[in-house]
Amino acid sequence: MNSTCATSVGTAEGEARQRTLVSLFTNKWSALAIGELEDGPLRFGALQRRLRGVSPKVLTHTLRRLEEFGLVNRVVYPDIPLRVEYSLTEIGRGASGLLRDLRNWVDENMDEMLRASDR
Amino acid sequence: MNSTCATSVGTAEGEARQRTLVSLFTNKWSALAIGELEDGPLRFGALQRRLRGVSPKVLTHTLRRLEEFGLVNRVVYPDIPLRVEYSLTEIGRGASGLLRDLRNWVDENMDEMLRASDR
DNA sequence: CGGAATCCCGGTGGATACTG
DNA sequence: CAGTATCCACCGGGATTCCG
Repeated sequence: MNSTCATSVGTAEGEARQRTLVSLFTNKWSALAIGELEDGPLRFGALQRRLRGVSPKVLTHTLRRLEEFGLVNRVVYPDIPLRVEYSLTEIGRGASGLLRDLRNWVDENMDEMLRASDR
Repeated sequence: MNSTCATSVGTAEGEARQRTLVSLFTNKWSALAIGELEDGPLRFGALQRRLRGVSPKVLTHTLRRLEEFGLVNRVVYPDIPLRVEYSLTEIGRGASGLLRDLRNWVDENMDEMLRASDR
């Protein structure tokens, strides 16, 4: 069923890679960081302030991972003091749209799901 | 915690609840289990066989969680030996559609993302 | 057969202090 | 300011065994 390309959603490694990629924005902060960047570039500090509760280590790791897979750009301005700006790439914007869909769906069905979990 | 609908991605508890709900199908097996149930009800054993590599404990936990939030039905037939069937609820089918979108998007952009991560 | 109980491990995420 | 370096807590997940 697989071979040449896309819909390789049946194979073992295919699943694994999908999980890897999907886990890119399911690890607590990635999706939120992408969301924050939707309106434009942000500096590290600004990002950290908006995502209240994230430690520098984790935020760094999150952003580096997103950068690694081409979802965000990281630009360093050698100013004093240092300035680093993060922004969405083209594909990152695509992901952000998808994440918005996810959030919207959750929003719409949140009540029903929480009601179910309450019983 | 009002939430002006869709883009209520700014509040603290809103984020938390969304994460909770989103994490429902991002924890490695939930999405795959839902995917397997798309074609119809399955027994515990069948499900475990299809999702090769999942331990009974984890599968149980996964299914219970999905059931708790109203995404799957769990029906026990008091046969001997015991028989338990899992199936998607209405809202679970909605989730499965969403997950398919996610998988499709990842499929389409997988190459580009992996290429980026390769440099 | 469908789990529950137990033990274990690795990774993610967090707090804090420190550096270029 | 933008991180790095530690250290640590907490699950998710896995393997195995036992129970109704």
